[in-house]
Amino acid sequence: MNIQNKIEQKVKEAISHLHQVDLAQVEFQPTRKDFEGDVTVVTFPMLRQIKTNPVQLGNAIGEYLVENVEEIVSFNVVQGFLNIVLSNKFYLSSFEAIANNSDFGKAEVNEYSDTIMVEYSSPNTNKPLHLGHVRNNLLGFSVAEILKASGRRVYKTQIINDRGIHICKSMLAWERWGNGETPESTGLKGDKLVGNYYVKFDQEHKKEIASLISEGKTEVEAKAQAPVLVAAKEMLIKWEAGDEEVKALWEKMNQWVYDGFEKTYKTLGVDFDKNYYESNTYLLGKDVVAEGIEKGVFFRKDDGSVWIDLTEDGLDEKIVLRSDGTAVYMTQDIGTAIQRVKDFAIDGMVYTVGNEQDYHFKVLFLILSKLGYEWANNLYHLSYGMVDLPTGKMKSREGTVVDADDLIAQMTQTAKSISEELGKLGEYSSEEKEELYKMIGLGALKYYILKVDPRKRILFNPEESVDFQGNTGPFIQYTYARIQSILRKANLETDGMELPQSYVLHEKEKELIKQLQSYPDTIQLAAENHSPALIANYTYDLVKEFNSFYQNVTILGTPDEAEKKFRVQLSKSVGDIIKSAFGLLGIQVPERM
RNA sequence: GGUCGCGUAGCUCAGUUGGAUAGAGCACCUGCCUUCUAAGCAGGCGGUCCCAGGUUCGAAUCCUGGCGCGAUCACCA
Repeated sequence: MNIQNKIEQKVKEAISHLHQVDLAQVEFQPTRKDFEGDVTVVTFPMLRQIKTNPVQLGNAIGEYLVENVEEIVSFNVVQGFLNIVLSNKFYLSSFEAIANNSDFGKAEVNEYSDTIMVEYSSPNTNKPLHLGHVRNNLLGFSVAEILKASGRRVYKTQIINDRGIHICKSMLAWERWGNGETPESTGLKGDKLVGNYYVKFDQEHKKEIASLISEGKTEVEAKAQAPVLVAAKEMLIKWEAGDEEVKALWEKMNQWVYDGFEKTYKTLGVDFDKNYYESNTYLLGKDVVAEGIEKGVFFRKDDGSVWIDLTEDGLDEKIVLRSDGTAVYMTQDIGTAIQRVKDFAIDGMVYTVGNEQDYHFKVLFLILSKLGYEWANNLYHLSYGMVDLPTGKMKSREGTVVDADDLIAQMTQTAKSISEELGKLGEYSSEEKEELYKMIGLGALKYYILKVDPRKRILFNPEESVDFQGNTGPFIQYTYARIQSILRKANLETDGMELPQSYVLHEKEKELIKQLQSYPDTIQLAAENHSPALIANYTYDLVKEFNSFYQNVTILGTPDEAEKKFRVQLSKSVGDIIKSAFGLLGIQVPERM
């Protein structure tokens, strides 16, 4: 039983003893730094049931607790706050348990664990990944790791949007103006090559629009009638009809893109257990719509289109099947969700998709629930804010994007120049150095993005570089490296504690142990809230606390061997938790830097 | 216009069952490297928690109404 539960029980006992009142619950909070104590019981709420003044009540409870709870050594009362001081012995044994558990903080998966599928990334195949995708990937990957650590079974997936007019545009442009270029012939990454033709298409399209307008057409007419667009649409129709030539081109160019994505995913350090392809799933869901009509969930309009009426739920009518019988996005998503539950026996799903699709997912979940699927209650839209530039939205067609690969390279370069300036890596080979620069650059980028609440919009200014000091990834990595340096120098066995029970903990040591203790709760909270930001902030607090300890308390310099060993063990545990927590964020930590 | 999200220091952000004097980083200013890695530590400066009401012993947090920013409301995805 954890200490808070124990105290809660004893407080209830005290109140029932002293005032013959049963408390429903006891309110706790960590004691603020400006007061003496470790945990605080807030007694204000009790005054509703007990007519007395808060100071008297606090004192009475405090005395009872000191008498009856061995871990409590003293207390003080400030108004309605009962500040409780816990014994050193309690902290030491608590720390011992932490130090001896290599998986501290993580809940185990067992037969009762839920299985959750996390969908993220889900790119279109007509252009390379940009900063917006980076946020999506980092969030999705991290939330999957956090869910695992919280005791769920997790499958990671992405649905690749490999069909449609967008890829036909790239295909058409390549066919017309590509001169047979390939990734091999140009040395370009495949996704970049295909993306270039998407831009090329847009340029040609714009030229044609301009000339049509000069011939007297309206803008709307010009856009729709421009010959390149008409040709791209024809290509899509051929694709849907299974035209072999078009399919072959489609397969070839998609493969280039996949090879390119694979490289980016690898550098980003994200992965998937299963890929779904829209070319396989875009017809799914139609039969479900038919069933839904029978159940009365959907209705058919005179023109043959099928709708759902959500006005009673405060939403609008939404189409689920076109009048020509073809599937819309919603149809596919209904079908795909059901397919996934069949494939993996999952209990729930997390969709990592930008907040521009909030409405879509609200409707999707509502529909699945109306269709009677129980797991519909376990669907979660991990909705995140857009990443905007100072100049506005990123647009691939217009080339105003921060390319993922370029950004990573740039971050790595910054890490390199800072490292070289500091010059602490004497004995590292150049390969080791390059690895490290990448680790730090990525650490800075990932932390920068993940420390922000997912719902919030991020304004990214490429002119101002991402920081490497203060509340940043590299600062935390640096602290980890410092700890490893101590461990190397200490060269001690870290098993078993030799500290006498009478040892009085330094204030900083105590704060560190407290911070370590809250790791398991932090993981659970982060999982419930689908928020890597909570892990990032936790880690930062831990690291700040450690650096303060490090610079105010001597670790290896202390003459007392038992004390030295304890401090080394404490440092090691902090390092382990940093590594574990950063693992949940998908950030690696270095031995030196 | 309807719906949803956001609004906290000059800037970027914490602040999650409503609790004590609202916290960090960056920037700016002071100190600290012959001693465990100064990508650090110790301190200073900096606040109309968007505004106005309400609920409460107590509100940045909950409710109502405004204001501002963003998203969305397609037989697009």
